[in-house]
Amino acid sequence: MEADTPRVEEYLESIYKLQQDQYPVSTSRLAEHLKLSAPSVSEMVKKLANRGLLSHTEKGVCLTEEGKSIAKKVIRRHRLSERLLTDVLGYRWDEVHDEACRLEHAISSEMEERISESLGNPRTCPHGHPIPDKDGVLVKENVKSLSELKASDRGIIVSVFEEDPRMLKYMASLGLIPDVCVRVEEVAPFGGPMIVCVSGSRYALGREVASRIKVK
Amino acid sequence: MEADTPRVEEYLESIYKLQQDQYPVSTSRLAEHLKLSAPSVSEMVKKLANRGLLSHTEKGVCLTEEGKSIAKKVIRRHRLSERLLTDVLGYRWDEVHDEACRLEHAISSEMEERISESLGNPRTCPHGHPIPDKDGVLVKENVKSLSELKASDRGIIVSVFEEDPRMLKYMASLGLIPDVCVRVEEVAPFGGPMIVCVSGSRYALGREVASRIKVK
DNA sequence: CTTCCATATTAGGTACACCTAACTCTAGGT
DNA sequence: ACCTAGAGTTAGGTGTACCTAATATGGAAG
Repeated sequence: MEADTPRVEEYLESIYKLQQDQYPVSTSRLAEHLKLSAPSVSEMVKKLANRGLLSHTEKGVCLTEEGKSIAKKVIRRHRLSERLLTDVLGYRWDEVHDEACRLEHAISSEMEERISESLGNPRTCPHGHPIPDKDGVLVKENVKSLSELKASDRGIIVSVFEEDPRMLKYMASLGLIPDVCVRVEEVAPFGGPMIVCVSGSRYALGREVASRIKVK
Repeated sequence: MEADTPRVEEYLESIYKLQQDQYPVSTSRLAEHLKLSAPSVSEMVKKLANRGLLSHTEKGVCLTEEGKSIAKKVIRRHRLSERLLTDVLGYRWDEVHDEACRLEHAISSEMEERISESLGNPRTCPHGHPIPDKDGVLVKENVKSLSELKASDRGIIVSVFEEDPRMLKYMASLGLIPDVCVRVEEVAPFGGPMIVCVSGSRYALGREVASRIKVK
């Protein structure tokens, strides 16, 4: 079960992430996320099903226990890598995603454990997402989207879901970072922007962006 | 010139290492080092020559300036990874080689610089080999093999050339580590073993092993 | 009930890096 | 001079993961 190719790991990781939003994951969404053509994904999914890593029904793909377990291992390595990059190498949290995407496939179980220990077994990545423990146990995030809040609601930002580096940089520049308080000042109707207040400053935020920010 | 595939990087790195011993590197030695068949290497060498990374004559292959430059970058990343593993994550120096072999292909220029800075720009890897600087300048090692010493000669171990983890572990267990003093007590004739003294203890060393240890 | 659109798959093909088996070439030994 | 060993290449073939173009399928809207 140990030691898979980067490609296999990438597929499983993407499926795991996507299935949070949409349970059986459609192959088209998967293709979009992986930036591959639909037939390529269709074919690969068949292979992964043969290896017992996922099941494929008409509604979409679902990871098996083994598939989930590998996916969580990769996510653990990704998030630990991010912590290493910020805590040891001085990266900012909006700079670490791409680097971690490569590192997650190059790290052994041994190194994974050593990173975790060296950093005091951190429970979250720099974006606030929980790090699965070494047995694959992953604390569920009990949070909602910033976009679900109404005017005058307050929240503490817990995590930021985003992979596009420019978007992350933008969020960071607004101070939309984990552990910070936000207050919603105004919510424009018809999906219009919301005005939020972060540490004294006001910002207009598109709902798309706000839905990517999780609060508690 | 930046951003090559792991395979290309592995070929260039192997050629760079081998050319220290044997100048134009024969494709058979390269195949042996990479653990690939001779025809596979022959074919790949042709492709690398087309990309201008090496030249291929009857005598063997020679890296071009560009090929050398990439090879040194990979070696820099390998050795910096090794230092990160020992200095930050607490690995022993005989445990880091394989891990670094994977990391060296996953590290960006940015991360390379950050590792170097965070560790105070180390000049050598944990095995004592010099780390090329960021412009690819590599200090030449002015050393000789332990096996060249005669009875009653002394030396300071500077570096250990070896990739086999069992051999590295064996050397480490004898205390044959960089910065340690050795004294040759006796040299058996006809390529027989040599008896060396390391911090008070005596060990019999095969000449093969001794030739892998560099002293000053 | 049929048309149409989105989603998904099949068919057929490419690039890449590897393999074994067979051939060539060159240098040494007798 | 010839035969042979070693090194290296050519020929032919495999597996993997990708692609585009064409085809099938399954709901919602007319």
